[in-house]
This record gives sequence, structure tokens and C-alpha cells, in this order.
Amino acid sequence: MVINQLQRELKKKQAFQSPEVEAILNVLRTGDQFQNRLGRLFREYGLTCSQYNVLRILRGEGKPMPSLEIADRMVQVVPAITGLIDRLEKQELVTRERCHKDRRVVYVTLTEKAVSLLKEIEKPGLELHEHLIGHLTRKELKELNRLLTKARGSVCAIEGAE
Amino acid sequence: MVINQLQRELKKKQAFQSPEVEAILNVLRTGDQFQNRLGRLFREYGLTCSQYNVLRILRGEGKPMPSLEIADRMVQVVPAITGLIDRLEKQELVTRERCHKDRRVVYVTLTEKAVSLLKEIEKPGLELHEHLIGHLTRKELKELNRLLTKARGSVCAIEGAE
DNA sequence: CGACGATAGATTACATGTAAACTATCGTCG
DNA sequence: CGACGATAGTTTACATGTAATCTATCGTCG
Repeated sequence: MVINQLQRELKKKQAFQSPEVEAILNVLRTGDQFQNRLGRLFREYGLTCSQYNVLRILRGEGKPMPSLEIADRMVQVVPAITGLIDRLEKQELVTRERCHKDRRVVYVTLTEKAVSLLKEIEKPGLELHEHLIGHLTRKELKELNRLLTKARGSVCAIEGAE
Repeated sequence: MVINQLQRELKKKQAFQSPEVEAILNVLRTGDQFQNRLGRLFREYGLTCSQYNVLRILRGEGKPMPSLEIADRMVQVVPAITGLIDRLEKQELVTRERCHKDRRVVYVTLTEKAVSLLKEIEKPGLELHEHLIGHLTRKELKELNRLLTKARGSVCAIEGAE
């Protein structure tokens, strides 16, 4: 059995317990490294990955959204969303407004400042994404997307949602 | 342009900015979901993902290791390792001992309790990994590993340069 | 109308990641 | 020996994730 790259990176002496374990560790490690690298870019603009994610979701929707609707579209679950939006509000990147019809709902809106910030990040962001994974061919990217989507199928089956 | 699965999951209305962005989001999302699911299993045994990771590294090495050597083999970086090991020590899963020769170094050792705990987790752990990704064929797993390793290449290239 | 379950968020408690600054040692070199 | 840079950990500060619990509203049904 040849020592592969992942084993080398983890300085692991034994083989992985199973090909499944290896693949999952590989996904986790790759995800973490991408996240770290992206996080470093966003930090230059005073944002964290999650904060950027919230702003991106709001821009994509193009209109105010309830907090939980935003949370729904992120990887993480509910409770963190309050604090996340608190900090974005403090940075004057979003505003909150309670819905008149249903006073339980809080609408979150992008500010002009956030729109410009997003525009500023767009180009370096695209470039970084390209730098990170652009050395894969179109065909490889497509296959990677297919395999990951298929892999995630099992989680969805458990969760029901997400 | 057909709406794909990832777009559906994120309830995204527009297409992704580029195939590269899509692939990276796909990696991040898949990694997070796996981590969440694994975290839930470990929590049943009183552990978090990172804590389990530390124990697994120690078991793999088979002998006491310096803190930073452990940190090196994990996804995350240095500072968190102290707190992580603090909590493992409090749970009596590891012990710390300062090296006599080089008093800067702290050796971390697995306890018997940790060894049994790991043994207890092994079977359900393997089953979960299999459940999560076992529906991919061997060939698909192999290709996924190849693509992820190739994708990660760019990150290493950046890191090394900086 | 008024109780009750469901829904939208907020709050709290704790473990984790990330960065930056600090402490204790070690090695080395003059 | 003694200063100095490098190394191993620790500490601190803050943003995140995760779970559990709480509060304010809503809708509905008797």
C-alpha cells in the first residue's frame, strides 16, 4: 500500500481504517483549508466567513429577509444568527426592522455601505476562488460537484432538512 | 441552465458566479454537514470532534507526544490546543508531563480510560462513516480523494510561499 | 373571548477557531 | 558567562458553532 498525500499531510503512520474514513477526512480537511483561506481574505475587509455569507445571501435575494430565512440558507443552525446579525448591525452593514403584520418576524436589510463593500470584495473574491480550485479542469470540477452532491445525499436523508 | 442540487439546497435564485465558486461552496457545505453529523456521534460519548481528533492522533502515534506535534496534525492551528488538552485532562482522558530534557516541551499521554473510550466509539464510528459515504462506489471514492487532494494542492502552495 | 400549540427570535452556557502578545527555555555565539 | 534569537506553550480577546431554554406573538379552536 502506497502512502498517499493525505496520510503524508497528517503524518499518519497507519493506513486509514477504511476508504470511507479516508474520503471523509479528505473532505473535512479540504473544507477547512478553503475556509481558512477565504476567511483571511474576508478579514481584510473586516468580515468573517459567516458574516460574508449573510451579506451574500441578502444580496442574492435582493430584498429584506426574516432572520430565520437567512439562517436556513446557511450551513449553521438558528441560535448563532442573532449574534451574527447583531455584529453586522453594529458595523452598519444591515438594519433590522420588525414586521408590522407579524410582530414575531424581524426583517434584515442590506445597507448601502454593505452593497459597496460586497462590490469591493467581489473581484478579489472571484480571483481567490479561481486560484484555489482553478487548476482543476472544467470536467474535474463537474465531477467533483457530482461526487460531493452524491456524498451529501446521505446526510440529507438523515436530517430531512438542511 | 438547469437548477442543480446545491442551488436548490441554498434556495439560491441566481446561478453561481463561476464553476469554481460552486465547487468551493460544495466542498464547504459537504464538510460542514459531515462534521455536524460526526460531532453528534462523538457528543454521545462526551467528546467534540476536535477532542476525538486529538485522541485519535495520540492512539495512532502509540506514545506520548508534545502538544505542538499534535496541533500540527490537526486542521486547526496552535493556540486552541492548550484549551483542548485542558478539557481532555479534566475528563481524565490524557495526562500532561513536562519533558525533563527540554523543559519547554509538554508531553501528552493517553490514559487507559481514553483507550477504552476510543474502543467503544470505534464500531459506531466506522458504521457512521460508512453510512455517510458508503453509497459511493470504490471507484468514486478513489476519484473523490484524487480530486480533493488535487484541489488542496493550491492551498499548500500558498501557505508554503507565505 | 381565552387557552393552547406552533413559530420567530433571543438568551445562556460552553467548546472551538483565530490572532496577537507574552512567558519560559534552549542554543548559540561572542 | 551573558545577550539574543528561536522554540514550545500559554494567555487573552473576540467571533463562531451547538444545544437547551425562554419570551413574545400568532392562529386556531372550543
